[in-house]
Amino acid sequence: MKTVERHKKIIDKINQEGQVKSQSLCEELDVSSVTIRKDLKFLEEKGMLYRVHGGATQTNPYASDRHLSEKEKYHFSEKMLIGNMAAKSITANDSVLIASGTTVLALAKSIQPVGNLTIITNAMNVAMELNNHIEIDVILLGGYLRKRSFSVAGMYAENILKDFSCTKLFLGVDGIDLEFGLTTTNAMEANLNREMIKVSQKIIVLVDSSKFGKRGFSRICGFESIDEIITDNKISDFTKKQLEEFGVEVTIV
Amino acid sequence: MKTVERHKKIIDKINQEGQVKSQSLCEELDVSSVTIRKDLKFLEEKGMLYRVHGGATQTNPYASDRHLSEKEKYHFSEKMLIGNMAAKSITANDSVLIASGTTVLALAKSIQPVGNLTIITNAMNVAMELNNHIEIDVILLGGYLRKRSFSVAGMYAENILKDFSCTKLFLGVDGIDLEFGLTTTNAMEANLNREMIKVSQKIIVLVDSSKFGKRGFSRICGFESIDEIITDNKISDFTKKQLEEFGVEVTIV
DNA sequence: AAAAAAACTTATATAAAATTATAATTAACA
DNA sequence: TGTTAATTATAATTTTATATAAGTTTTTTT
Repeated sequence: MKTVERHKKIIDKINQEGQVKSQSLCEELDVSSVTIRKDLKFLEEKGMLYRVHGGATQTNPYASDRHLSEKEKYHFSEKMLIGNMAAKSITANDSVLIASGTTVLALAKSIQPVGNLTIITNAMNVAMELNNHIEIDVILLGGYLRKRSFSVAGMYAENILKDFSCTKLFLGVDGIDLEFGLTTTNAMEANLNREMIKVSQKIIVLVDSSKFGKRGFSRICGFESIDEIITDNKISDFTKKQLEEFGVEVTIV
Repeated sequence: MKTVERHKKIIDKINQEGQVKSQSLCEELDVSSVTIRKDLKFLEEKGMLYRVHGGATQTNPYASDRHLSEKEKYHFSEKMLIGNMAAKSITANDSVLIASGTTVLALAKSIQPVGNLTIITNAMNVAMELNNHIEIDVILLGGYLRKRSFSVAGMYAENILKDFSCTKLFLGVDGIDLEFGLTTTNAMEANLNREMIKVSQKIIVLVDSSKFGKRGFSRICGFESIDEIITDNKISDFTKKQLEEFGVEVTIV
């Protein structure tokens, strides 16, 4: 029984954290490294994970979605903390809008629904996560699929959005600059994000500190349009003060 | 009656605890290990448990795909064969509509794009598969997410659909009955399927032979609306002839 | 670019578990 | 009651699981 249980634990961990290290598995499961590697090899053959030097990852690091999985790995723990904090702010009977991006995906993974909840999203991977919770009603926006971000954008998504009004919008961005505002890499995405802002009461931006000072290709909005930023503790005091002067609530995890 | 009782006890325990050890079964039921293993082998063949080294588990511990549902595992090889055959019929510059279901998911997994290809689908898991192919333009229909089928249905999906015209529709069904026609378990889904039929030139139904003679809750259409059925070789000669008399091309894999 | 460190692979040994063949026991039934 | 078929146990064999150790490859450091 030991083997199967160990395999289960490995899979659990990789599903939870996105990746595992051989070393830490050895310690946690109290077996030799050879055994762990054999386990990983076996599970890879079953298609349950991908081996990489030093351990294994949940998603194929060399598939065409490479950008996102690498993106996802980057600042992973910060994103999880931010996602967790954001998840806490969701209350019963909220109708929540979740945009696409790696940080909001972390939010989707952290959501533990309390009572009824309706969530609208343009991100397929977010919807996939939410599919696990029977208590959450999910509305998936439609339209052209953007491969890199696993999300849709375009007029079809915007049209559907027009029929809804949401209590909260969780927005992820690619860049956040004190002068230029919030940006993303894609114009269609930026446009959709603006529509999302229009139909939402409270706008909460989830962004890890590495994005500060960066500018993506396409501007979404300025700071006057948003209500709160949740970020990690590597943000500078100066930036925090500036944001607060813009009237934005800053939550640090 | 001893044997049957022992089997019952084993099943009880595995349902209660999720797994059993051969060793402890030997002690608790006071029989030799050979007997327990024979029991487990028998019960595995009946599909009541999965054997693993050291005992048995209730659910397959290595469901190869994280999102591979129990439904999908059923008649897996037939579905893959059907999906493969369907994939071959897709040619360059096709605009393809793919409905939801486990059999069409097998199609999505088999697609090897030749030239440009546009695919519209209401199934998130199909879109997820197609996301791996950079050459395929994917349009994901939007709307209410149906958790069990990983797909959307409803007016938003239907509205988007109205803007398109497709060369082929690949349709999966839950039941196919010579008198009653094609059926699915959900009324919204059936409605969407009818809209899909309207905007498509050639309707190809993918269905494994186990679905013949079954009726789902909601009728999609009769045989006059479809052009081809791809199924496996367990279909009866009688059924095949009947279908051909209805004017449906029958392809057997 | 070389050296060092970390991670990986392979081979071998050992113990636990599974299988197989055969024998013993039990149940069924004419 | 005696014969047959089914069930279970015993013992020998094979397979599986894991650790150790030696040798490779990859990554990091210098």
